[in-house]
Amino acid sequence: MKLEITCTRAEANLKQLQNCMETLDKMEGSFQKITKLLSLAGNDVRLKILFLLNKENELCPCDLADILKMSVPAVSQHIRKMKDAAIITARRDGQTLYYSLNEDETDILNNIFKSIKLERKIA
Amino acid sequence: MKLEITCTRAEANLKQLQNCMETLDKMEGSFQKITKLLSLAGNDVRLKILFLLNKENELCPCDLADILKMSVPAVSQHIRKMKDAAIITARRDGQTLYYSLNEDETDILNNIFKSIKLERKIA
DNA sequence: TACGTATTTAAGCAAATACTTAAATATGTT
DNA sequence: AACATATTTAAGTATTTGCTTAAATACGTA
Repeated sequence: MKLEITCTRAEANLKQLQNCMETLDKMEGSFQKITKLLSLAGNDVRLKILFLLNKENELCPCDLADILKMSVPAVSQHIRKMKDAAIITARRDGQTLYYSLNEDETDILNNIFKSIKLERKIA
Repeated sequence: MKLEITCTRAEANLKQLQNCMETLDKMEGSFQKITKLLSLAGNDVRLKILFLLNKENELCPCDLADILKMSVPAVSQHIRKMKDAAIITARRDGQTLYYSLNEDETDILNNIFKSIKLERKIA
């Protein structure tokens, strides 16, 4: 790995920079995965959907549209992104699709939910 | 709070929907704050910057540009967003600005960093 | 089969994002 | 003061995002 240094100040620590680059390089995969999750959760509508699914266990797009006061297609398109990222999964009952959180993905999310509730208490 | 129901299926639980709406309403402030944090962290470059600041304690824009192989203005603009959101703060030493994580904001972030490292171990 | 409901998908568009390059600030050195 | 370095800011642009409306699927029922 070749360092292209633009920082010429005396204190610049090349070893440190090199070490950081190597660390990031090794962790590239983890960053991609976590960035994806956070970028999905980092949207007001989607964070609320995730929070609601955690709270109610499962909900259909129609319910979510009512609760969030949004159009069904708008909700559906948010759902699609999270389904594509395997954060949520669907169960069909007749015409209705019930969505719920994918258990594999709830570690970070649970911490986020905790923080939301904690924030509420503080505020 | 008036319910506008689009969901007409028999199983729809009005009490449940109403309850969800009220909960979201009460927590609006918390959602805004957490969404802001997550939307900032939900970007590959910014998540890496946050991770590096956590790892190295403080770094200057120039170092970050070298490590991330990006232009200095590009890094600076990411920094600005996080500074505006009070996630990071600056300390000046001569011409150099050293940025570090704002301690008030590290709860969720620390969990995220933990998850990144955990992900690395699993992968 | 025809119709109604639940949901998704597609097309179009306005707003937000993230970069680039160039110019402006701030600080330090000669 | 003149110049160099570190950083920010501004302007321009291509891409992405998140909605809207309309059309397509999927399932259930008369």
